[in-house]
Amino acid sequence: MKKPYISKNVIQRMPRYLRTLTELQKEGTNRVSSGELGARLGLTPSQIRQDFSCFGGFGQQGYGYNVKTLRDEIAAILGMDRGYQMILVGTGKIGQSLLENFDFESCGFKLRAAFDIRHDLIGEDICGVPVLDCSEMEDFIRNNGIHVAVLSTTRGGAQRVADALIAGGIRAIWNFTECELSPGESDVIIESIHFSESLLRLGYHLSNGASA
Amino acid sequence: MKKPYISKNVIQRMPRYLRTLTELQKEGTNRVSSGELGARLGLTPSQIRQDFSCFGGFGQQGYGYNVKTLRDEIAAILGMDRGYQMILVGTGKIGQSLLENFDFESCGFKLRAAFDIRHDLIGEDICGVPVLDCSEMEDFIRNNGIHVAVLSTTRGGAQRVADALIAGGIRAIWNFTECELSPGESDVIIESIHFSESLLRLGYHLSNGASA
DNA sequence: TAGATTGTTAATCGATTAACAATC
DNA sequence: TAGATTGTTAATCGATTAACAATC
Repeated sequence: MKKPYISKNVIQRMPRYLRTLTELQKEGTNRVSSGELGARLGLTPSQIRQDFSCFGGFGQQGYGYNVKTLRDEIAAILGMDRGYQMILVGTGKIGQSLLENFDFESCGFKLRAAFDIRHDLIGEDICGVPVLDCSEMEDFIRNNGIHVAVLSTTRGGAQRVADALIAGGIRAIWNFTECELSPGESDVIIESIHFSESLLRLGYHLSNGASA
Repeated sequence: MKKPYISKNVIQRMPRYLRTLTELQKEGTNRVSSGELGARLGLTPSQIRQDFSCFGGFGQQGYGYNVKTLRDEIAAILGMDRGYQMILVGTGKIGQSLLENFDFESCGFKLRAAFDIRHDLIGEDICGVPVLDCSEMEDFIRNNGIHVAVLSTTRGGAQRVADALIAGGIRAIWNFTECELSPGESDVIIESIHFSESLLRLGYHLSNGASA
């Protein structure tokens, strides 16, 4: 009911606001102004007020923003309070790294199971997450109301796995493969982390920077 | 000599152009128009021509673009032909995953060594890359003309390691830690991959999407 | 109350799209 | 030549910044 279209740039900034507010909260700060927040993030106070007003505005004139309230509002906008259920597909190095190091909980996601085709891993637990056989994947999604799949398989069958996830009724894919996944006819949400694009941008800045 | 300021959005799109052109090349296509390229990438032909004209324009009227020529030009813009030298710091799961799966070569980077503090790994080779002791890091950067460091340590000492890298004279850091690194007084280039920001964006789309 | 700071409207700036002459 | 498609200029659109009345 609150969507008069939010621009990509605003959405891009929301997680950064969240991070900063979480920091402020840890530091014990109760109150923050758009000016202070802007200084921390390298943004103008105007932009910050504009961004927040997209969602209705969370501040108080003459005072600023209550750190906790603002953080909670942004967390809600990002869906962190919805308890989204996740699975992870592909327990290679990158998958294991996520299982061991990434704090899904603090993003509000619940990782329920991992899937692989390698029989030596199936049946094991990695950091409390059971590794199951890929053949059970579609049923697991359906039976457990899974919303999101982390796709961390090797390049090879990425689209094929994605198709199976979509067939199982997944609503979003967090894609760590270098493949450009296609949603096909579905309206699945695909959020990709493309390592090579990031590295090539770095290369651009290195080649064309101030001292280049 | 070719920098009348290129916008962030254009730089963001360059690696995607490269990827598509590489695909076209593999498919054996010699020629492509801005219209065809646009259709593949979901961009308007106008935008593509504008983007390329930032760098001088690489096409030919009535014909379009030669796939190989265009790809090579973009590769050069992204610095892929410069043979940038790299090290990787932190050979945990994410570091190992990069060593084993990421194709540094195809991005034009040369990975020379990895560093860790864990003595059981030091002296080993991972995929042909020697693992050295962190204490040798600064000297190694200086003695081998290293341009870029992949930072894949655990959260804890990330900024401290970054400071050491900067002290050693590194020119760019590819940051995989969740930390917001500070360049301090240096003009080091920092390109970060923040997993949680990506996942939270996914959460936003899931909570506010069409069917939400 | 006086001071501070919001939310919002208006102004500016930049990026995308459209149009078209140039030309292969 | 006629058709196609570029590079570029102009028009539009959207995002950021500035300004300010509202108000805590």
